[in-house]
Amino acid sequence: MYRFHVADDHPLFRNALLEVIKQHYPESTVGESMALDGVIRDLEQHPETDLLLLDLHMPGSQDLFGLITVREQFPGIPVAIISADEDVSTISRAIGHGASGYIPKSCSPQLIQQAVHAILDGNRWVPEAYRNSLTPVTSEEKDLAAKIATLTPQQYRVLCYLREGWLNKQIGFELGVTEATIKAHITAIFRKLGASNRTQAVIMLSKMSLEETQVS
Amino acid sequence: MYRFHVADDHPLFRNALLEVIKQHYPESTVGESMALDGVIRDLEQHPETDLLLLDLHMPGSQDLFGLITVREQFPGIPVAIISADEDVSTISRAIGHGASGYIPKSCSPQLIQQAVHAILDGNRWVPEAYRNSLTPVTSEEKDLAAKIATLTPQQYRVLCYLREGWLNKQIGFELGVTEATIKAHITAIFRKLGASNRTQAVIMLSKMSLEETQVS
DNA sequence: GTCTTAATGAGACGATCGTCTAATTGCGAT
DNA sequence: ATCGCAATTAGACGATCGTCTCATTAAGAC
Repeated sequence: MYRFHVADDHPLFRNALLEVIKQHYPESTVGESMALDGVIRDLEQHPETDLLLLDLHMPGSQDLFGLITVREQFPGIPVAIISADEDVSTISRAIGHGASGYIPKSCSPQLIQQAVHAILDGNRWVPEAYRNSLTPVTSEEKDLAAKIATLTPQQYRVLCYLREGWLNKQIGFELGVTEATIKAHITAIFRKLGASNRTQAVIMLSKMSLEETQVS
Repeated sequence: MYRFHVADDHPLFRNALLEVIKQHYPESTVGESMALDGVIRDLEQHPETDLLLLDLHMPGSQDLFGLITVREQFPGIPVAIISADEDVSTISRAIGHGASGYIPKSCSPQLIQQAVHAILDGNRWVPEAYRNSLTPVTSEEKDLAAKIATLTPQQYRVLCYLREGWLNKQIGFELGVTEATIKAHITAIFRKLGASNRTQAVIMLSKMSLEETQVS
């Protein structure tokens, strides 16, 4: 009756998640993927998906970037973040960026099932221990997230390589297009983000990473 | 009888620290500064300094970079980190990079005095609550710290602006030298860090920031 | 006094960057 | 069918980058 999508680049854990789902929702259908591109493609073909279980760290989706783009393109599909990270700040920010739940990988199958059930019911779910300690995300961060959300899929892909310090020529080769195309995307990205060169873009984005928010 | 140096760009807090010291060590002498350059200059003139109280965040010394350079240039002088940050990871890493103590700004004057006394006695001091939960710093981080430690003072200064996304021309203007000189420094910095361009250097250094260490 | 190193700077060189103009293709929406 | 938009590419242009060679100055070490 339900449709799920499980996105995790760790096969072992992905299968474990599938087990939990199949056991409690035997008639459900489940899409799988191990990179963000696959998630997007599957959700486009199945907009009726009831829940996306998304790993925080997978190809094309470091930190909160994957969550942000998915939420932008499919605002109607609930997203439960799956991650080994368990600190308050990461959980708070995932929720702050629109996740319907946050399930640490350390959770028992029973607990995972409870979480999935709660989210399918339209509730939000985070581990008991964090329920009263979530903090709101900063306005600069929301701002940056909004800018990232305006990027087109291909621009987002280029941005990922940019963040890794790749040259335009290398990115073009990797994506199978010419350097001229990458340049065009890069110019568009800088305009949207408000950066004047790649170094500043990288610096902006590094503040979006899952680091402790600094207090002077 | 003792000599201290207090480095904090917040005048109010710097004075409060001075008060504590003057009260408990009336005959001591104390140097002050509000930027890393001042610290270096003062310590060069007073190598007999018994304790440096160093704020984590001040001009020319974001994150752990100031601690690293001071420890490299003056390995004999104990350093107590003063900071508003209170998470385990930051404290662990400060200690891991050679700090003799970590004093949160939330500490009472009494506690600060205790910490100072303990460190002057040759002990290490961190708040009670963290005493059993410190974690070692990663080897990559030690590696990077070692590379940063080989930078000359001027190269380090250039690196600070590099990290902010400045152009060579701008850095030269700021430091009062020509762009050619900055280029020379930049080339030397890249060689020492093992980076092939400024973007990669920034990426390397952003991993040195005080963020949560990611677990996949 | 010699040697080393940090710091400075010029000039030249090729690579890379970022912008601009202009054009083509294809897809989805009105 | 037309409009807008994403994606693609080329060509040209000036700015910036990073390296290299060469040279000078000043400070510290032995």
